[in-house]
Amino acid sequence: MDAVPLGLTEPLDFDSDVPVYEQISNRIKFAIARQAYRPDTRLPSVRSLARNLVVNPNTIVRVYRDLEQEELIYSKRGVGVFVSPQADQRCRLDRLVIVEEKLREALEVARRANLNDKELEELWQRLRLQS
Amino acid sequence: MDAVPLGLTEPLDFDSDVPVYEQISNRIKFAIARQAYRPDTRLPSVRSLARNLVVNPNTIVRVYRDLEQEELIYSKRGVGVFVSPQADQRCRLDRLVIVEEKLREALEVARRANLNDKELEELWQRLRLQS
DNA sequence: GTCGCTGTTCTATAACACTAGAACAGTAAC
DNA sequence: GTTACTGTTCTAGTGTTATAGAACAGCGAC
Repeated sequence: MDAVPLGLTEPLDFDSDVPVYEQISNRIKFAIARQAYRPDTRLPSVRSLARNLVVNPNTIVRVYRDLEQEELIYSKRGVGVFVSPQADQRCRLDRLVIVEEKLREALEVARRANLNDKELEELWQRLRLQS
Repeated sequence: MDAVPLGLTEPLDFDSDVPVYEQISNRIKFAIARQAYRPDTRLPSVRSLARNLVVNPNTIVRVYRDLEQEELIYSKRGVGVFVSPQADQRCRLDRLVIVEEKLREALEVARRANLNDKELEELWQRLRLQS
């Protein structure tokens, strides 16, 4: 029984510079933020999520360990891992920080590339409409 | 004599997920694009650029090797490395592709984060005004 | 020729991300 | 008890990025 819902299992980008464990971590935070997983409900097991993402279980272990260190989840050996109380609020904050960081990086590159305001705004609007 | 001008020597971001050699490579492309280095003029030597960027010479070797493979530069042993003819045109194209790629990544994360149009646009405008 | 610069090519080392596989331990259902 | 899941911990190996250091070869000025 491993129906892992809600966009957690879309294929990862293994060619990305962003480490796989970070992509997974972000997805879980985003899922908690939109309350796809409510406080005190179970997240997918280490092995089932690893299977669904076609990733080594150890990678999921690392993700869950990190999230537990941030106190966003807690785990019960033999039972599963669960969303912490108030995790949703903190994930909603994290969510903005994560997107902001990516946008900052893009803007920094644009600045270095010497794009002027008009070029940048045109590019932005074009890409926005595509997605 | 190693006055390397024109933003090639600003400190790198060693904490970035983007590899150092890629950051350097992009900077050189941007510099060529804005004709800070004209076709058939010399780029900084391997060792001087390495010194200025506080990076191992082998890292610069890799950057120059990659750029030469793209035929954006050519090297003369014992003399230096030089900008290829028409490299500036191709770098101006590359420049847009590089920025577009970063913006796409940011938009993809924003989509996953479930940001709505209003939140995204507000964030964008806020960050734009900061820089 | 020497000297001092150029690019080029090695090997070795280390850190990090990720895989592979095994083993151990706790829980729940039967 | 057994079975089948849970999380946890460990060792080993791979590929990539980057550093460190040495050596070789070409060019130009003296």
